[in-house]
Amino acid sequence: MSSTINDVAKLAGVSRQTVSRVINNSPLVKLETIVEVQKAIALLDYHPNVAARNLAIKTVKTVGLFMPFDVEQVRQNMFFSTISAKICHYYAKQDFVLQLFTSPDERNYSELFKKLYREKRVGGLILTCPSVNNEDVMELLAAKVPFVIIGRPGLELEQINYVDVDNVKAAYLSVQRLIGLGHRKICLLNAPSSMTLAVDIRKGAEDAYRDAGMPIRDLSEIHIDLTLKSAYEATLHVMSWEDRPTAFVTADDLIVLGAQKAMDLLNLSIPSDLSVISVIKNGWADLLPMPLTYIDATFEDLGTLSAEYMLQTIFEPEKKHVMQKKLNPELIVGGTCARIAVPV
Amino acid sequence: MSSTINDVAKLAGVSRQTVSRVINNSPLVKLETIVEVQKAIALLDYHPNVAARNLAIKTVKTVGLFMPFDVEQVRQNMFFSTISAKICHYYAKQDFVLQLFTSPDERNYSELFKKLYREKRVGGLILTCPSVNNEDVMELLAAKVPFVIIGRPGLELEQINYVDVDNVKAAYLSVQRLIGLGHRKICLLNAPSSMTLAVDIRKGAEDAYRDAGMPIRDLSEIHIDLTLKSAYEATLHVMSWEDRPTAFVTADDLIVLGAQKAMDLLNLSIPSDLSVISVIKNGWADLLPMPLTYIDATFEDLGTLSAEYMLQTIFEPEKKHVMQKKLNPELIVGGTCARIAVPV
DNA sequence: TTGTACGCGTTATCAT
DNA sequence: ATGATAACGCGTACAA
Repeated sequence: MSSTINDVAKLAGVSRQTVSRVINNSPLVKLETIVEVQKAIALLDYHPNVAARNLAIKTVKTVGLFMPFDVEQVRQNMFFSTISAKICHYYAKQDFVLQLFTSPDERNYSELFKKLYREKRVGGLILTCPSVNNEDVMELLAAKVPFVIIGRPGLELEQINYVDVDNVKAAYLSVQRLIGLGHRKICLLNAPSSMTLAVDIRKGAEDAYRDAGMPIRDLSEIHIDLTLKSAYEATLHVMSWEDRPTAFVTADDLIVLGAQKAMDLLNLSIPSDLSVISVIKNGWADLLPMPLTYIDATFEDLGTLSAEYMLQTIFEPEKKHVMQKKLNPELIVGGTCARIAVPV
Repeated sequence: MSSTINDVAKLAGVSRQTVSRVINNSPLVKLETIVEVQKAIALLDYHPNVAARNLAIKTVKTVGLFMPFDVEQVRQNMFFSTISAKICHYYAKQDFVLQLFTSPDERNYSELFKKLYREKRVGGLILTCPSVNNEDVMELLAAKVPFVIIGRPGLELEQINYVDVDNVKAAYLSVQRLIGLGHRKICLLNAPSSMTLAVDIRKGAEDAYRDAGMPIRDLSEIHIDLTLKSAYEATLHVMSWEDRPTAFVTADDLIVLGAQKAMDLLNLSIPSDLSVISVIKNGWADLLPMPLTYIDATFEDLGTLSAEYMLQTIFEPEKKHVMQKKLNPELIVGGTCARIAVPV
């Protein structure tokens, strides 16, 4: 049986309240008693019971991270581990703890989340975007469950805290760059249309076309799974068009790999026959024969920032300031883009 | 303020003990009262406070997963996410919860683990191998902290519960295969020598040589970081040897990618100029132009099995049966190996 | 089948 | 600066 605060109190010859004060660094304890108590604590190898503490203070220093990914999606694994590790690191310093939830087959997410919060298992939840639809979000708001979303939520409400990469801007920068290099026919190898990412990329690309005074019809788009195979096949398909594009904007660097593989087969090459910019870089780019031109906005920041927002939400339920941030993306010029002769 | 068991009892017109019984599915409650109580529960949106419950039953249905990886090591990200997702899925069904710990800068691991257990934050710990040295393990045993190790621990004691892939056998199978194909000079592109993985691969390879009656000196070995770059450079180096090997056994399929890149540069090709077998497959192999010949032993199983062992350890502290398992690896023949002419 | 009384280990309140 | 007493919300004997 492990020792309790009473044992320590007895051994130190003080009341258990005093021991509690020492544990919680209360300033109003005499130095001698502190020493005495700490001696007893060390001697008994005493550790405060968190369940009892939580019960008494009616709070938990625990945050739940929900990621609905199934294990197969290799691409998302990078996202998964990067985010969770970052949050974990952040919370380690704050004496908070991260709980992981990934059940992909759960039906009613908001019920689950409300349950976790009401049971006082978690003080709040960090949700990755694909896991929550608009109804869930509304329910969580109504139930006053503290939560932060990673990724852009479907609805744009001021009460919704989220962190995301500004993918509209990312796509804008990409297309702008390509236009600047003389490209006219650009194809988006975009994510599945169900993802807000895809919507954002589309929007940014169109904006860039518009601002450049170019016709939107020159901007083509294909939605594909974010897998090597899909990218490979899509590239073969697109490059067979009569009026084929001279540049790709991809939703992921894994797609670039697939495209490159297809280009190899076609005896074409990047960047001389096709320029490519990726809106997200996940680490696959290292496998390319040349440095990738891409938009930089690291997942790490999403993790840390969401962790911060979470604590703020927990500590100040009646928040005064908006906690919504789209991380600013930046173009990193590699070697996958080339200037193209502008037809006169 | 959220409702308590007392509120439910009052509303349902029963004692709170009865409510407790209903919550815990006790068989000795009249059906009517069950219905009545559940109505009250639903009405009040009542959720039992886990802190109070934990305090009362003096247990936690929580398992800690410790992975000391820093975020940069892309290769380990696959491991990380696969394992944690699998454990999470498994525990979701058991009403257990997974807590994540990854602090890479922590000094005294065993102190941390003991603390987590003593504070009753976790009921037990799943540790990934690089995180624990022998002293830590001994301390945990002494402190009776329930734990399971993923990966082979340094010491082989019966009280240590662990799950691992039988990497000795994996390497044995690989080398045996290559020898069967006529290869004599084989080089291990092995993991850093500090990893037990590297030791195991070496051992398995030597065993295979010995069993085939071949001289160990024909077996060469290079320890490299498990990165693309290291693999690339190591391959260039090895292939420049006068007496260069005709086959590689690699610790990871990422290494195969690096090797392939190097072979491209040298205008050599796999498998005609070099046969390759990988002892671990992580998902990189999809990027190869041909199917990989590799040893199959999936991480998923490690996750699930460790989760199982953990529960057994928690529920039966005085365990009777040994919980040590090395998953049986299997050779999957792809297209990265070729028969070689045996010099007469 | 249901209710009563008490304990779990800690913090908070109010004295002293 | 310290201590007594009462919560905190739930489970478990034991009694009815």
